[in-house]
Amino acid sequence: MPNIPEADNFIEEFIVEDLKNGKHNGRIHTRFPPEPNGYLHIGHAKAIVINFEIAKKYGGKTNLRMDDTNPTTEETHFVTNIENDIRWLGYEWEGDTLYASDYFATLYEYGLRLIDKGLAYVDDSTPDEIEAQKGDIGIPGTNSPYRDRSIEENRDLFTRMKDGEFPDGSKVLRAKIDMAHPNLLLRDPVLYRIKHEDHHRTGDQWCIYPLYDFAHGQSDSVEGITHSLCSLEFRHHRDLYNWLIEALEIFPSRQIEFARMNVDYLITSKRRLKKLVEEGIVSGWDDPRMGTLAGMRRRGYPSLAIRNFCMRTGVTKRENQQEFGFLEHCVREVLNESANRYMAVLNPVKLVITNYPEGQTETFVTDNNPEDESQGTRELPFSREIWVEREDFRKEPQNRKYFRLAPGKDVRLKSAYIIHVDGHEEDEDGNVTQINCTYYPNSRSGEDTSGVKAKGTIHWVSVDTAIDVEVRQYENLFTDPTPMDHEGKDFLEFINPNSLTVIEAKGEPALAKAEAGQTFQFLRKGYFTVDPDSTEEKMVFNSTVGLKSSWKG
RNA sequence: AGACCCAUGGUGUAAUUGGCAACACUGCAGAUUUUGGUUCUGUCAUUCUAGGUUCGAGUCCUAGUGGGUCUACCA
Repeated sequence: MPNIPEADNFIEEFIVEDLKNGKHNGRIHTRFPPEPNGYLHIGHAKAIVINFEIAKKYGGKTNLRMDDTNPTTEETHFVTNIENDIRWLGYEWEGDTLYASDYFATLYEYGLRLIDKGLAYVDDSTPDEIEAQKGDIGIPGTNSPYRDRSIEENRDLFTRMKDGEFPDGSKVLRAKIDMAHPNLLLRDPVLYRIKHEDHHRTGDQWCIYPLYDFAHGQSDSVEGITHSLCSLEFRHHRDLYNWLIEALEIFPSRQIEFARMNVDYLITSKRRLKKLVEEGIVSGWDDPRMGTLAGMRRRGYPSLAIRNFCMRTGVTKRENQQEFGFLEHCVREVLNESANRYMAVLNPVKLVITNYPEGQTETFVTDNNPEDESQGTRELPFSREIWVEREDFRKEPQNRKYFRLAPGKDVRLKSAYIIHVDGHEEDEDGNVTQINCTYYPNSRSGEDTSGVKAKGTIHWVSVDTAIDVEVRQYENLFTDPTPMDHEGKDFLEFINPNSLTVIEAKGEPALAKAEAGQTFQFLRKGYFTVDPDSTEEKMVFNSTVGLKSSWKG
């Protein structure tokens, strides 16, 4: 067993140990087991990254298995979306997509096997009765009156359950363990229930369906999963997971639990995500404000950034709350390298260069990305009238450290000339309607002989060639970083009413050719991604993440 | 009430398994910059508490404190 990579976390320590002991002949096999009843979110991304990265690191494989044992909630279209999201994240699973439902026949046989060993029985108790029999935390439960049925009777009944002789809820198959067990999950857990309902894959072939505890671990075994990684809340299930491995005498997969990842301002509860969609609070599962992979993709988050984020936040057994700023940092880090810089004016005000001849135009050449020369250059049309950012002008400079437009100031227009502010015009309400400047003809970008020193540089767009673009600006969906952590308050009470602002902006003409999904840095403003809602007539951009700013004006 | 899990800066993760508490993000201060971006530099901790073992404890032991999980015919 040469060169076992060094462990970076406690799960990898277990794996290294197993590898050193020659367990499973050095084979490593993990799996990602989503239930196809919703969309994947940032929390799933963490689980995906852990499972795939660990397997990759130790030369193993990772399966994708749909945990589809509940026919009432699961749908095929979720399967496709899950597959798309995982591929987008950058992972390819081993072989075909697998389904727990493919193992229904095996699972049924396992049920019989348990019965034959006297380790399971058919119970006619009602759900309420079963709950009552459970006892309570610290209080032992009581045996079901049907607990001691004979093996023959159990076999007969279980077979007839499968054959559809009994109505929903009338009978269940239960493991026969210990009604006084300190772990409530081991107090004769229900293994199979009757549901006369069509399944998205098996149709009406079955009317009994296994529960999680009698499907998940067994699927792991069938697939030869060596390390079954899941989140902390399944810790108590591990006892049952192991009990069933021994009782069934099947391949001993090993369950290891890690702490799920929570991120400020992001919801990772399928139920609540669904509520946001159904109540129309967001436009859909892929709304850019959602913590779903589909939403983050539409928002413009690169999958590399999400992967980096998931890996850097580590793997432990500790409750953790990640700062949203760290996710944004990971996004900026990738985009800084990859996004080309274009100019767009989000809140435009007209600036007239009074000594620039009317009707004259010229073009400047500018770098597409100073971080990546291979991205080349492009041309910027320039003229006497340009749009500049309203925030970049002050009627009076606030202080010595203010470097942008204000009366008497010299400011560089990015990749163009240095201009001098002469004055401005305003309406009755004092709103600036136009800024008047003169330019220094010998200050042309790259061949500046003017000797004028401009401390500030601003972005701009020529009025005659500018295109109108729609920009959707986002803030966090919630006003509180942990909207679910307030007792007695519904998370919807923390919805941020300003989470979406739609504005009309002016963009440089080259932006018209952008394609959906493409991300740009709008110089000095932030990163923006072309939304699929864009049309030939109107480009639509989503604000992905802003630029950091050390300006404390 | 019982069982199990966890505890290191504002946040998250490390610490060669007993040897000077490190890294990233954030914050603050500064340098560079035709993006107030990027880049670079500096700076921010009685390791939950109290005892104990030891030459030496974040690490081991004991007790306490705090947080989390578990009583679905959901996964």
